[in-house]
Amino acid sequence: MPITGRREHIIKVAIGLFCEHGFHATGVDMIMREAKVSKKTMYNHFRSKDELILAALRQYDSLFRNNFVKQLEEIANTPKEKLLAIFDVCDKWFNSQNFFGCMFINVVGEYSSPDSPFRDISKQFKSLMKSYILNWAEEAGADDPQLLASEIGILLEGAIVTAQVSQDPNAAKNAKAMAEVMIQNRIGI
Amino acid sequence: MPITGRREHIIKVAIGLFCEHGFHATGVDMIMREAKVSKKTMYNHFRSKDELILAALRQYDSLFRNNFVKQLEEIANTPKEKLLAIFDVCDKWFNSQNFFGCMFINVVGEYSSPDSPFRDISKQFKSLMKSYILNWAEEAGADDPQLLASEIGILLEGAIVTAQVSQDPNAAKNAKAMAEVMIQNRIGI
DNA sequence: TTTATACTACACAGATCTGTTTCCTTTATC
DNA sequence: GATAAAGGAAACAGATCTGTGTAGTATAAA
Repeated sequence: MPITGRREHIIKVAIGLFCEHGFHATGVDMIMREAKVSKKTMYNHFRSKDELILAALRQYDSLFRNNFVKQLEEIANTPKEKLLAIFDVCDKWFNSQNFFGCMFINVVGEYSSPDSPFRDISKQFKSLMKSYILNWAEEAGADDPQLLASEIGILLEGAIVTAQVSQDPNAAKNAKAMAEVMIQNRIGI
Repeated sequence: MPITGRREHIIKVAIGLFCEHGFHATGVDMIMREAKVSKKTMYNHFRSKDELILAALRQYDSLFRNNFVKQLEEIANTPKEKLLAIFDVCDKWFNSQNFFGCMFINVVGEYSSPDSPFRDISKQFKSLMKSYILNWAEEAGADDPQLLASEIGILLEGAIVTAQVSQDPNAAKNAKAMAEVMIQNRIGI
């Protein structure tokens, strides 16, 4: 194994395990075993498990957003199309082999303390996702872009959780149908 | 302390702690200390922590649903009003002191294994909530009650998570506004 | 080839977790 | 009041958790 990129590798493995098993249930030994690195290396790169969680959340934050927007740009051209394509990208995500819901929703369920940095990162992630939506809502000519963005944000969260908990295969499709109605209703009345 | 009702008391305390700190982070000692019972009593009533989690989920399941429907019936009369009042009840819930999101969403984040009983209970809870919504959608004369029920279910999940993670005080209000549009759109076109 | 750095493997400390057991006390019922 | 069941306090076992330390090995650059 090459000596460079070990840090990234550990983070990548940690993300997978945190998503699948949660944060408390995923022990350092488990990450270390799965990443095939020694404990010494782990603690050489990360001062503590909490710091690794932080790094994993930060990495996943930018990774997910970049990938999400990239996929979206590939299938949608106009702002209105992009708002709807959100749910097509979601559909693919929900049906992927390793779908365990949204890491940021899950982490808040385990760390609800108002001064937890994990909570802050999650809130910030959601805020960034909403800022993308807001831009498209503005470009699409929504009467109240903030409102439409908030609404589509709610639909997005709702679809994720419905797919995760109820395992409803129509979650993304149904959310998209609602988004269509809302866009129709919120633009140029 | 009276000797009867101890089991219920332990469950009640456990629910609060599981909601606030999650399931793995809430130790048996913590529950025992908070409930002011000895470990002996705890393990006399529950064979294991997992069994206590099960009991807590089951108790919360019926408790939450009954309370939710009761509050809803108090402020709404017609089926259509009930569908909308869901989000008024949510608004109160989100602004209550001890709001840590939905226990069933949170537990799935920690136990994602497909054969986990916690997962089953959560799925079942969501299914029961949706069946209430379905009834009201039918009574309200929706063209496709199943579809409308699924949609309102998504709005409900979305509002919960948005209130929990983004801490958006308008989550319930925005979801309600969407529900109004959808009901208008799905009934008697 | 030497040298510094990062790695592996593994033992270990100390805390915490679930669950058991012991001894004694309280409570409910007859 | 006697008796049986249930509870309290606390020690304990055994597993697991985070994090450290040691000794030896591979890697990269001089």
